Amino acid sequence: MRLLIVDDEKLIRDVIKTYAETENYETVEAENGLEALEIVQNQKIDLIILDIMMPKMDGMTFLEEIKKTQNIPVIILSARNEEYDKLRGFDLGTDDYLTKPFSPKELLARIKAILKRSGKMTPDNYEYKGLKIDYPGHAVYIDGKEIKLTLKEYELLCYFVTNENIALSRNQLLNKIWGYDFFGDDRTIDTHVKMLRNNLGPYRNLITTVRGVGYKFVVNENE
Amino acid sequence: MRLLIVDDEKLIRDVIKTYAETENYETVEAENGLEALEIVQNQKIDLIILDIMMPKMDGMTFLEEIKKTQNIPVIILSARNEEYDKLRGFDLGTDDYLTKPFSPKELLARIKAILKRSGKMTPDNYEYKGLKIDYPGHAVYIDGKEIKLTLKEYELLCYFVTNENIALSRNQLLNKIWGYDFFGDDRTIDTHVKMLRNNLGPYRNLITTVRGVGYKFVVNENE
DNA sequence: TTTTTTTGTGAAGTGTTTGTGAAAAAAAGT
DNA sequence: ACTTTTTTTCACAAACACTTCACAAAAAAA
Repeated sequence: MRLLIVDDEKLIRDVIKTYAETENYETVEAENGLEALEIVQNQKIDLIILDIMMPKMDGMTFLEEIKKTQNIPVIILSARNEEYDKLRGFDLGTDDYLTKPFSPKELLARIKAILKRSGKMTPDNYEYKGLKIDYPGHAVYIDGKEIKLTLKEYELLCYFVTNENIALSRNQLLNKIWGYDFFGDDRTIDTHVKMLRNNLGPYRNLITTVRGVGYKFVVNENE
Repeated sequence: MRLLIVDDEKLIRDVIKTYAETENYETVEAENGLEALEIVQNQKIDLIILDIMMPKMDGMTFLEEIKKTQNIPVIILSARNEEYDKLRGFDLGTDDYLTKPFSPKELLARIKAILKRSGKMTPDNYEYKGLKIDYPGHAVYIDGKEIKLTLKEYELLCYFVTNENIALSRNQLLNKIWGYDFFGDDRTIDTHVKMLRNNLGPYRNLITTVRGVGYKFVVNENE
């Protein structure tokens, strides 16, 4: 769960970051709208905490840009005396706002609420037939018995599971799991898929290969 | 274990009651805040499941009343579109909330989690097999014999046992035990884990390493 | 069928992470 | 001030994970 914190004051960013980390959210920071825009376009961000008043590109402009292409929930921070006209056209359904000064606890409550509402709250485990993933424990079980996966295998499985029945290209997998700064070979994935399949034993065929594209985690919706 | 269910809709109370009873929780019901208040004052209640929107005395008012004198954990139920302002002042540490409609399974999971969490906040000792922690006494016993731990080792152990079966990253451990203002080396943890393991003797393998992440305190749930 | 492309896989090489003993630094006790 | 204990850092070995490569197998194209 990655939060993007956009505020020109480092102090505020730090406070938010600190509290967010107690809840195990990853955080990314940006000082202004331009910086934020670049981050949003290149990274997977689940929620944005946005100060309206900022230099370079202000929050509202940034917001308009973002909403054109993506649907990331936003929590808007604004000073108490700010013009509320500016808050016009901001989507109360997915977004929320908070006036400064705010209590960190309240912010956390909002974050939780929004993530839950947008269905992005990671449930703490996944289960399909005898395959079970315990996210907090970083553990995977097959028919009740734990199987040892390496980090990459685990991450791969998690990503597959959260994208059931969707064909994932090697590039996509590389970007999401290895990071956009990985410049290695595509085929590395094949090897990891091989290992993962081996470790999945009876469930190895849940991972199907999509020729010319990549792989797909297939589960039978009915029953 | 007694749960108080506060909701004006009998149907919802019944559903919750039914599910709660499958887990062998006793249940008490109240239709509104006033009724609930009386029950709380006269009976031992371990957890309250509270609908925010109710006639007579609404959930928030009731909550404020309760929190003045008692520290019973609360799970708050609220409709999806309710104003989040109302959630102000609700204690993220002990409480939780859920938006309607919710799955009974999820509610049960929350109940379990909260009871476990709050059950751990009060008791003054921890015990698993022959490993015992006496919190007030800052002492740890193995098979009845005290083992001497340094402060950091003790804190580390405490943090591990309050997070059983959860993989803890080095950063998390650093933040929680050393504090956010520690800018030293990650690997310091490794050394402390090493020493803690040594001191735990026969229980040294309760601390497993989660490669690429950190460490995990593993206990067998069953038995 | 033959050729080409793509994927599966074993194995080797490379790099990273962790365990550990010991030294250095810091804190506490005397 | 000196000793003792605790905490942190460091260095190196060992274990493990990751990547690459080469070739086999399979699928698609010609």
